[in-house]
Amino acid sequence: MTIEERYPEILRAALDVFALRGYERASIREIAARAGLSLAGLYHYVGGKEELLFLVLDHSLDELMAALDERLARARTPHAKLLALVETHLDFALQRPAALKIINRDWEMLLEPKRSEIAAKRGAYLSRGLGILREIDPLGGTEDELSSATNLLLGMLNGIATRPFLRSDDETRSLSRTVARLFLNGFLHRTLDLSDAEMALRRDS
Amino acid sequence: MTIEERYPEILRAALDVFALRGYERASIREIAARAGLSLAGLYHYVGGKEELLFLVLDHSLDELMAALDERLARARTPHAKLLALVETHLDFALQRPAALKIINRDWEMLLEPKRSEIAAKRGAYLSRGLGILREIDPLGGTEDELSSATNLLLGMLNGIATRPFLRSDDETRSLSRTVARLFLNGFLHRTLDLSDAEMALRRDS
DNA sequence: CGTTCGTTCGAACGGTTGTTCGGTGAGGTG
DNA sequence: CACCTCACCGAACAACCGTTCGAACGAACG
Repeated sequence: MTIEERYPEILRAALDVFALRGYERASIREIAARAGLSLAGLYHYVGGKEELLFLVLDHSLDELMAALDERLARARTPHAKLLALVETHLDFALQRPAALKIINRDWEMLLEPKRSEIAAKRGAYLSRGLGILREIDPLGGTEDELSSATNLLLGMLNGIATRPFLRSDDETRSLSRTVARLFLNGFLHRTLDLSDAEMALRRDS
Repeated sequence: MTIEERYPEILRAALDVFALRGYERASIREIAARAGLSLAGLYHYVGGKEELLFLVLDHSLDELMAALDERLARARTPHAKLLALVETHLDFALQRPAALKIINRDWEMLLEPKRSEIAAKRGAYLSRGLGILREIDPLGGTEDELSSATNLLLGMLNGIATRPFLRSDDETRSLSRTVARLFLNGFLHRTLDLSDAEMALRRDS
Protein backbone atom coordinates (compact mmCIF):
# COMPACT_ATOMS: atom_id res chain seq x y z
CA MET A 1 0.00 0.00 0.00
CA THR A 2 1.15 3.50 -0.73
CA ILE A 3 1.50 6.45 1.55
CA GLU A 4 -1.51 8.26 0.14
CA GLU A 5 -3.78 5.34 1.01
CA ARG A 6 -2.37 4.72 4.45
CA TYR A 7 -2.30 8.27 5.73
CA PRO A 8 -6.06 8.84 5.88
CA GLU A 9 -6.79 5.69 7.81
CA ILE A 10 -3.89 6.33 10.17
CA LEU A 11 -5.22 9.79 10.91
CA ARG A 12 -8.74 8.53 11.35
CA ALA A 13 -7.55 5.81 13.73
CA ALA A 14 -5.49 8.29 15.72
CA LEU A 15 -8.39 10.73 15.94
CA ASP A 16 -10.75 8.06 17.23
CA VAL A 17 -8.37 6.70 19.83
CA PHE A 18 -7.35 10.14 21.06
CA ALA A 19 -10.97 11.22 21.41
CA LEU A 20 -11.99 7.97 23.09
CA ARG A 21 -9.14 7.63 25.60
CA GLY A 22 -7.63 11.09 25.85
CA TYR A 23 -4.13 11.82 24.60
CA GLU A 24 -2.13 10.35 27.47
CA ARG A 25 -4.19 7.21 27.88
CA ALA A 26 -4.21 6.57 24.15
CA SER A 27 -1.54 4.10 23.15
CA ILE A 28 0.35 4.04 19.90
CA ARG A 29 -0.23 0.31 19.81
CA GLU A 30 -3.99 0.71 19.75
CA ILE A 31 -3.78 3.32 17.02
CA ALA A 32 -1.57 1.06 14.95
CA ALA A 33 -3.90 -1.89 15.41
CA ARG A 34 -6.94 0.16 14.45
CA ALA A 35 -5.15 1.38 11.34
CA GLY A 36 -4.32 -2.20 10.39
CA LEU A 37 -0.59 -1.85 10.96
CA SER A 38 1.96 -3.22 13.34
CA LEU A 39 3.56 -0.94 15.88
CA ALA A 40 6.78 -0.53 13.93
CA GLY A 41 4.83 -0.27 10.73
CA LEU A 42 3.11 2.83 12.01
CA TYR A 43 6.46 4.41 12.80
CA HIS A 44 7.36 4.10 9.15
CA TYR A 45 4.76 6.76 8.41
CA VAL A 46 4.78 9.08 11.39
CA GLY A 47 7.53 10.39 13.58
CA GLY A 48 5.91 9.83 16.93
CA LYS A 49 2.92 10.20 19.13
CA GLU A 50 2.98 13.96 19.45
CA GLU A 51 3.30 14.43 15.70
CA LEU A 52 0.25 12.22 15.33
CA LEU A 53 -1.75 14.47 17.63
CA PHE A 54 -0.50 17.52 15.80
CA LEU A 55 -1.45 16.15 12.39
CA VAL A 56 -4.92 15.23 13.57
CA LEU A 57 -5.48 18.60 15.21
CA ASP A 58 -4.14 20.51 12.26
CA HIS A 59 -6.33 18.63 9.83
CA SER A 60 -9.46 18.91 11.98
CA LEU A 61 -9.02 22.63 12.45
CA ASP A 62 -8.56 23.09 8.72
CA GLU A 63 -11.82 21.27 8.11
CA LEU A 64 -13.68 23.34 10.67
CA MET A 65 -12.29 26.58 9.33
CA ALA A 66 -13.03 25.63 5.72
CA ALA A 67 -16.61 24.78 6.62
CA LEU A 68 -16.97 28.12 8.37
CA ASP A 69 -15.51 30.17 5.54
CA GLU A 70 -17.66 28.41 3.01
CA ARG A 71 -20.82 29.28 4.90
CA LEU A 72 -19.55 32.74 5.66
CA ALA A 73 -19.00 33.45 1.98
CA ARG A 74 -22.69 32.93 1.30
CA ALA A 75 -23.85 35.12 4.18
CA ARG A 76 -24.73 38.69 3.20
CA THR A 77 -25.64 40.44 6.44
CA PRO A 78 -23.80 40.43 9.78
CA HIS A 79 -26.72 38.61 11.36
CA ALA A 80 -26.54 35.91 8.73
CA LYS A 81 -22.84 35.59 9.42
CA LEU A 82 -23.54 35.01 13.08
CA LEU A 83 -26.01 32.33 12.16
CA ALA A 84 -23.45 30.81 9.82
CA LEU A 85 -20.92 30.58 12.64
CA VAL A 86 -23.42 28.97 14.99
CA GLU A 87 -24.62 26.51 12.38
CA THR A 88 -21.11 25.58 11.33
CA HIS A 89 -20.03 24.92 14.88
CA LEU A 90 -23.04 22.87 15.86
CA ASP A 91 -23.05 20.99 12.60
CA PHE A 92 -19.39 20.14 13.12
CA ALA A 93 -20.22 18.99 16.63
CA LEU A 94 -22.89 16.68 15.25
CA GLN A 95 -20.94 15.30 12.32
CA ARG A 96 -17.44 15.14 13.80
CA PRO A 97 -17.76 14.81 17.56
CA ALA A 98 -14.35 13.18 17.95
CA ALA A 99 -12.65 16.00 16.10
CA LEU A 100 -14.33 18.64 18.22
CA LYS A 101 -13.36 16.78 21.35
CA ILE A 102 -9.66 16.82 20.64
CA ILE A 103 -9.86 20.43 19.47
CA ASN A 104 -11.37 21.46 22.78
CA ARG A 105 -9.59 19.12 25.15
CA ASP A 106 -6.42 17.52 23.84
CA TRP A 107 -4.67 20.39 22.10
CA GLU A 108 -3.27 21.50 25.45
CA MET A 109 -1.19 18.34 25.61
CA LEU A 110 1.04 19.52 22.77
CA LEU A 111 4.45 20.87 23.68
CA GLU A 112 6.05 23.91 22.15
CA PRO A 113 6.47 24.77 19.38
CA LYS A 114 3.55 22.80 17.96
CA ARG A 115 1.34 24.01 20.73
CA SER A 116 1.68 27.59 19.54
CA GLU A 117 0.99 26.59 15.99
CA ILE A 118 -2.31 24.98 16.93
CA ALA A 119 -3.11 27.81 19.31
CA ALA A 120 -2.73 30.18 16.38
CA LYS A 121 -5.22 28.21 14.33
CA ARG A 122 -7.67 28.18 17.18
CA GLY A 123 -7.10 31.90 17.47
CA ALA A 124 -7.93 32.36 13.81
CA TYR A 125 -11.24 30.63 14.37
CA LEU A 126 -11.95 32.82 17.36
CA SER A 127 -11.14 35.96 15.44
CA ARG A 128 -13.69 35.04 12.80
CA GLY A 129 -16.24 35.26 15.57
CA LEU A 130 -14.76 38.48 16.85
CA GLY A 131 -14.99 40.06 13.42
CA ILE A 132 -18.61 39.11 13.12
CA LEU A 133 -19.48 40.57 16.50
CA ARG A 134 -17.66 43.76 15.64
CA GLU A 135 -19.81 44.11 12.54
CA ILE A 136 -22.94 43.47 14.56
CA ASP A 137 -22.24 45.56 17.61
CA PRO A 138 -24.13 48.87 17.52
CA LEU A 139 -22.54 50.06 20.76
CA GLY A 140 -18.96 50.09 19.56
CA GLY A 141 -17.71 47.81 22.31
CA THR A 142 -14.03 47.72 23.19
CA GLU A 143 -11.82 44.97 21.82
CA ASP A 144 -11.77 43.35 25.25
CA GLU A 145 -15.52 43.42 25.42
CA LEU A 146 -15.89 41.89 21.99
CA SER A 147 -13.26 39.29 22.76
CA SER A 148 -15.00 38.15 25.90
CA ALA A 149 -18.31 38.14 24.03
CA THR A 150 -16.77 35.85 21.43
CA ASN A 151 -15.66 33.47 24.14
CA LEU A 152 -19.12 33.60 25.64
CA LEU A 153 -20.63 32.66 22.32
CA LEU A 154 -18.26 29.79 21.62
CA GLY A 155 -18.57 28.61 25.19
CA MET A 156 -22.32 28.45 24.73
CA LEU A 157 -21.92 26.39 21.61
CA ASN A 158 -19.54 23.96 23.27
CA GLY A 159 -21.96 23.73 26.17
CA ILE A 160 -24.49 21.98 23.96
CA ALA A 161 -22.07 20.54 21.44
CA THR A 162 -22.77 17.10 22.74
CA ARG A 163 -25.49 14.56 22.64
CA PRO A 164 -28.32 14.45 23.58
CA PHE A 165 -28.75 18.03 22.46
CA LEU A 166 -27.77 17.41 18.87
CA ARG A 167 -29.44 14.39 17.35
CA SER A 168 -30.22 15.12 13.72
CA ASP A 169 -29.49 17.68 11.04
CA ASP A 170 -32.94 19.19 11.42
CA GLU A 171 -32.76 19.46 15.17
CA THR A 172 -29.32 20.99 14.89
CA ARG A 173 -30.53 23.57 12.41
CA SER A 174 -33.48 24.64 14.52
CA LEU A 175 -31.38 24.69 17.66
CA SER A 176 -28.86 26.85 15.82
CA ARG A 177 -31.53 29.45 15.14
CA THR A 178 -32.63 29.45 18.76
CA VAL A 179 -29.09 29.83 20.01
CA ALA A 180 -28.24 32.54 17.51
CA ARG A 181 -31.37 34.45 18.48
CA LEU A 182 -30.68 34.02 22.17
CA PHE A 183 -27.14 35.30 21.87
CA LEU A 184 -27.92 38.10 19.48
CA ASN A 185 -30.82 39.49 21.48
CA GLY A 186 -28.72 39.33 24.62
CA PHE A 187 -25.70 40.86 22.93
CA LEU A 188 -27.62 43.74 21.41
CA HIS A 189 -29.40 44.60 24.66
CA ARG A 190 -26.56 43.78 26.99
CA THR A 191 -26.69 47.18 28.67
CA LEU A 192 -30.37 47.08 29.45
CA ASP A 193 -31.15 47.11 33.13
CA LEU A 194 -32.78 44.14 34.74
CA SER A 195 -34.45 46.32 37.28
CA ASP A 196 -35.45 43.82 39.92
CA ALA A 197 -32.24 41.87 39.62
CA GLU A 198 -30.29 45.05 40.17
CA MET A 199 -32.39 45.92 43.16
CA ALA A 200 -31.91 42.50 44.65
CA LEU A 201 -28.19 42.79 44.10
CA ARG A 202 -27.99 46.08 45.90
CA ARG A 203 -29.86 44.62 48.82
CA ASP A 204 -27.39 41.74 48.99
CA SER A 205 -24.17 43.66 48.93
CA MET B 1 1.54 14.40 62.30
CA THR B 2 -2.01 13.31 62.49
CA ILE B 3 -4.38 12.38 59.74
CA GLU B 4 -6.44 15.53 60.07
CA GLU B 5 -3.40 17.70 59.39
CA ARG B 6 -2.06 15.64 56.50
CA TYR B 7 -5.25 15.21 54.57
CA PRO B 8 -5.75 18.85 53.57
CA GLU B 9 -2.26 19.27 52.22
CA ILE B 10 -2.43 15.96 50.40
CA LEU B 11 -5.64 17.00 48.72
CA ARG B 12 -4.28 20.41 47.87
CA ALA B 13 -1.14 18.89 46.36
CA ALA B 14 -3.17 16.41 44.34
CA LEU B 15 -5.47 19.13 43.08
CA ASP B 16 -2.58 21.29 41.93
CA VAL B 17 -0.73 18.51 40.17
CA PHE B 18 -3.86 17.16 38.48
CA ALA B 19 -4.80 20.61 37.25
CA LEU B 20 -1.27 21.38 36.08
CA ARG B 21 -0.47 18.13 34.29
CA GLY B 22 -3.82 16.49 33.62
CA TYR B 23 -4.83 13.28 35.36
CA GLU B 24 -2.83 10.82 33.29
CA ARG B 25 0.35 12.85 33.12
CA ALA B 26 0.22 13.59 36.84
CA SER B 27 2.42 11.24 38.82
CA ILE B 28 1.79 10.02 42.32
CA ARG B 29 5.41 10.71 43.07
CA GLU B 30 5.04 14.41 42.32
CA ILE B 31 1.93 14.64 44.44
CA ALA B 32 3.70 12.94 47.33
CA ALA B 33 6.70 15.24 47.04
CA ARG B 34 4.53 18.33 46.96
CA ALA B 35 2.67 17.13 50.04
CA GLY B 36 5.98 16.61 51.84
CA LEU B 37 5.70 12.83 51.95
CA SER B 38 7.50 9.90 50.45
CA LEU B 39 5.79 7.80 47.84
CA ALA B 40 4.96 4.99 50.24
CA GLY B 41 4.06 7.51 52.89
CA LEU B 42 1.30 8.86 50.69
CA TYR B 43 -0.10 5.37 50.24
CA HIS B 44 -0.52 5.19 53.99
CA TYR B 45 -3.27 7.79 53.65
CA VAL B 46 -4.94 7.13 50.34
CA GLY B 47 -5.77 3.97 48.47
CA GLY B 48 -4.55 4.95 45.05
CA LYS B 49 -4.42 7.46 42.28
CA GLU B 50 -8.03 7.22 41.23
CA GLU B 51 -9.27 7.61 44.79
CA LEU B 52 -7.14 10.73 45.02
CA LEU B 53 -8.87 12.19 41.98
CA PHE B 54 -12.23 11.22 43.35
CA LEU B 55 -11.58 12.85 46.72
CA VAL B 56 -10.40 16.04 45.11
CA LEU B 57 -13.36 16.19 42.74
CA ASP B 58 -15.85 15.38 45.46
CA HIS B 59 -14.47 18.05 47.75
CA SER B 60 -14.27 20.69 45.04
CA LEU B 61 -17.83 20.07 43.92
CA ASP B 62 -19.03 20.31 47.50
CA GLU B 63 -17.33 23.68 47.83
CA LEU B 64 -18.82 24.96 44.60
CA MET B 65 -22.27 23.76 45.51
CA ALA B 66 -22.05 25.21 49.01
CA ALA B 67 -20.99 28.57 47.64
CA LEU B 68 -23.91 28.51 45.24
CA ASP B 69 -26.48 27.57 47.83
CA GLU B 70 -25.25 30.21 50.20
CA ARG B 71 -25.67 32.91 47.60
CA LEU B 72 -28.93 31.44 46.43
CA ALA B 73 -30.36 31.58 49.94
CA ARG B 74 -29.93 35.34 49.98
CA ALA B 75 -31.48 35.90 46.57
CA ARG B 76 -35.16 36.85 46.63
CA THR B 77 -36.22 37.11 42.99
CA PRO B 78 -35.58 34.64 40.16
CA HIS B 79 -33.45 37.25 38.42
CA ALA B 80 -31.33 37.65 41.52
CA LYS B 81 -30.93 33.89 41.64
CA LEU B 82 -29.62 33.88 38.10
CA LEU B 83 -27.14 36.56 39.03
CA ALA B 84 -26.16 34.54 42.07
CA LEU B 85 -25.40 31.52 39.88
CA VAL B 86 -23.32 33.56 37.47
CA GLU B 87 -21.42 35.30 40.23
CA THR B 88 -20.77 32.08 42.09
CA HIS B 89 -19.43 30.36 39.03
CA LEU B 90 -17.18 33.17 37.89
CA ASP B 91 -15.98 33.86 41.41
CA PHE B 92 -15.11 30.19 41.77
CA ALA B 93 -13.27 30.37 38.46
CA LEU B 94 -11.24 33.31 39.73
CA GLN B 95 -10.49 32.00 43.20
CA ARG B 96 -10.11 28.29 42.50
CA PRO B 97 -9.01 27.90 38.89
CA ALA B 98 -7.39 24.52 39.50
CA ALA B 99 -10.55 23.13 41.05
CA LEU B 100 -12.68 24.31 38.15
CA LYS B 101 -10.25 22.80 35.70
CA ILE B 102 -10.47 19.29 37.10
CA ILE B 103 -14.24 19.62 37.45
CA ASN B 104 -14.56 20.44 33.78
CA ARG B 105 -11.78 18.32 32.32
CA ASP B 106 -10.53 15.50 34.51
CA TRP B 107 -13.71 14.03 35.93
CA GLU B 108 -14.14 11.99 32.75
CA MET B 109 -11.03 10.03 33.63
CA LEU B 110 -12.79 8.34 36.54
CA LEU B 111 -13.97 4.78 36.04
CA GLU B 112 -17.26 3.41 37.21
CA PRO B 113 -18.68 3.49 39.79
CA LYS B 114 -17.00 6.68 40.99
CA ARG B 115 -17.61 8.30 37.66
CA SER B 116 -21.37 8.09 38.15
CA GLU B 117 -21.09 9.47 41.65
CA ILE B 118 -19.29 12.57 40.43
CA ALA B 119 -21.58 12.82 37.43
CA ALA B 120 -24.49 12.94 39.85
CA LYS B 121 -22.94 15.84 41.74
CA ARG B 122 -22.33 17.70 38.52
CA GLY B 123 -25.91 16.98 37.63
CA ALA B 124 -27.08 18.48 40.90
CA TYR B 125 -25.24 21.68 40.08
CA LEU B 126 -26.79 21.76 36.64
CA SER B 127 -30.27 21.24 38.03
CA ARG B 128 -29.85 24.27 40.26
CA GLY B 129 -29.48 26.24 37.07
CA LEU B 130 -32.41 24.46 35.48
CA GLY B 131 -34.63 25.30 38.44
CA ILE B 132 -33.71 28.95 38.20
CA LEU B 133 -34.45 29.12 34.51
CA ARG B 134 -37.78 27.41 35.05
CA GLU B 135 -38.69 30.11 37.54
CA ILE B 136 -37.62 32.81 35.14
CA ASP B 137 -39.08 31.48 31.92
CA PRO B 138 -42.30 33.29 30.99
CA LEU B 139 -42.85 31.07 27.97
CA GLY B 140 -43.19 27.80 29.79
CA GLY B 141 -40.44 26.08 27.84
CA THR B 142 -40.23 22.30 27.74
CA GLU B 143 -37.83 20.46 30.02
CA ASP B 144 -35.55 19.79 27.05
CA GLU B 145 -35.55 23.45 26.14
CA LEU B 146 -34.70 24.51 29.67
CA SER B 147 -32.05 21.86 29.95
CA SER B 148 -30.29 22.98 26.82
CA ALA B 149 -30.60 26.58 27.96
CA THR B 150 -28.89 25.62 31.22
CA ASN B 151 -26.04 24.08 29.30
CA LEU B 152 -25.82 27.17 27.15
CA LEU B 153 -25.52 29.32 30.24
CA LEU B 154 -22.88 27.21 31.94
CA GLY B 155 -21.02 26.84 28.68
CA MET B 156 -20.90 30.62 28.41
CA LEU B 157 -19.50 30.87 31.89
CA ASN B 158 -16.83 28.27 31.23
CA GLY B 159 -15.99 30.11 28.03
CA ILE B 160 -14.69 33.06 30.01
CA ALA B 161 -13.80 31.20 33.19
CA THR B 162 -10.15 31.74 32.45
CA ARG B 163 -7.64 34.46 32.51
CA PRO B 164 -7.34 37.08 31.11
CA PHE B 165 -11.07 37.63 31.39
CA LEU B 166 -11.17 37.38 35.16
CA ARG B 167 -8.50 39.38 36.89
CA SER B 168 -9.93 40.81 40.09
CA ASP B 169 -12.97 40.57 42.31
CA ASP B 170 -14.32 43.83 40.98
CA GLU B 171 -13.84 42.94 37.35
CA THR B 172 -15.44 39.57 37.97
CA ARG B 173 -18.44 41.16 39.62
CA SER B 174 -19.04 43.62 36.82
CA LEU B 175 -18.48 40.96 34.19
CA SER B 176 -20.99 38.78 36.02
CA ARG B 177 -23.63 41.45 35.65
CA THR B 178 -22.91 41.85 31.96
CA VAL B 179 -23.09 38.13 31.37
CA ALA B 180 -26.25 37.70 33.42
CA ARG B 181 -27.87 40.54 31.50
CA LEU B 182 -26.76 39.16 28.18
CA PHE B 183 -28.11 35.73 28.90
CA LEU B 184 -31.32 36.89 30.50
CA ASN B 185 -32.23 39.30 27.74
CA GLY B 186 -31.52 36.66 25.18
CA PHE B 187 -33.38 33.97 27.07
CA LEU B 188 -36.48 36.08 27.60
CA HIS B 189 -36.65 37.18 23.97
CA ARG B 190 -35.41 33.95 22.45
CA THR B 191 -38.42 33.65 20.13
CA LEU B 192 -38.11 37.13 18.69
CA ASP B 193 -37.41 37.18 15.00
CA LEU B 194 -34.13 38.49 13.72
CA SER B 195 -35.78 39.63 10.55
CA ASP B 196 -32.82 40.16 8.28
CA ALA B 197 -30.99 37.09 9.54
CA GLU B 198 -34.05 35.00 8.83
CA MET B 199 -34.33 36.48 5.38
CA ALA B 200 -30.69 35.78 4.67
CA LEU B 201 -31.13 32.24 5.88
CA ARG B 202 -34.04 31.62 3.58
CA ARG B 203 -32.03 32.94 0.70
CA ASP B 204 -29.17 30.57 1.58
CA SER B 205 -31.08 27.35 1.90
C1' DC C 1 20.18 -12.58 -12.59
C1' DG C 2 21.60 -9.10 -8.76
C1' DT C 3 20.55 -4.75 -6.48
C1' DT C 4 17.92 -1.33 -4.57
C1' DC C 5 13.94 0.69 -2.54
C1' DG C 6 9.72 1.17 -0.07
C1' DT C 7 6.88 -1.36 3.13
C1' DT C 8 6.16 -4.10 6.96
C1' DC C 9 7.18 -6.62 11.05
C1' DG C 10 8.96 -9.16 15.54
C1' DA C 11 11.55 -8.24 19.19
C1' DA C 12 13.70 -5.72 22.20
C1' DC C 13 15.36 -1.37 25.02
C1' DG C 14 15.21 2.07 28.53
C1' DG C 15 12.32 4.59 31.17
C1' DT C 16 8.31 5.65 33.93
C1' DT C 17 4.24 4.34 36.08
C1' DG C 18 1.10 2.73 40.03
C1' DT C 19 1.44 -0.21 43.62
C1' DT C 20 3.26 -3.29 47.43
C1' DC C 21 6.23 -5.13 51.00
C1' DG C 22 9.18 -5.25 54.88
C1' DG C 23 11.01 -2.63 57.96
C1' DT C 24 12.25 1.50 61.27
C1' DG C 25 11.36 4.44 64.98
C1' DA C 26 8.72 7.29 68.06
C1' DG C 27 4.85 7.52 71.52
C1' DG C 28 1.64 5.73 74.38
C1' DT C 29 0.05 1.89 77.52
C1' DG C 30 0.42 -2.04 80.64
C1' DC D 1 10.77 -2.62 81.05
C1' DA D 2 7.95 -4.99 77.20
C1' DC D 3 4.32 -4.40 73.95
C1' DC D 4 1.68 -2.46 70.52
C1' DT D 5 0.06 0.93 67.32
C1' DC D 6 0.61 4.42 64.09
C1' DA D 7 3.21 7.25 60.85
C1' DC D 8 6.49 6.84 57.58
C1' DC D 9 10.04 5.33 54.28
C1' DG D 10 13.58 2.75 50.92
C1' DA D 11 13.48 -0.48 47.75
C1' DA D 12 11.64 -3.27 44.76
C1' DC D 13 8.03 -5.26 41.34
C1' DA D 14 5.33 -5.96 37.34
C1' DA D 15 3.25 -3.69 33.71
C1' DC D 16 3.12 -0.59 30.25
C1' DC D 17 4.83 3.14 27.61
C1' DG D 18 7.09 5.36 23.28
C1' DT D 19 10.66 4.38 20.49
C1' DT D 20 14.35 1.90 17.79
C1' DC D 21 16.78 -1.75 15.37
C1' DG D 22 17.58 -5.33 12.18
C1' DA D 23 15.67 -8.13 9.11
C1' DA D 24 12.31 -10.00 5.76
C1' DC D 25 9.53 -9.43 1.76
C1' DG D 26 7.98 -8.14 -2.92
C1' DA D 27 8.30 -5.09 -6.77
C1' DA D 28 11.03 -2.37 -9.89
C1' DC D 29 15.06 -1.74 -12.51
C1' DG D 30 19.39 -2.57 -14.90
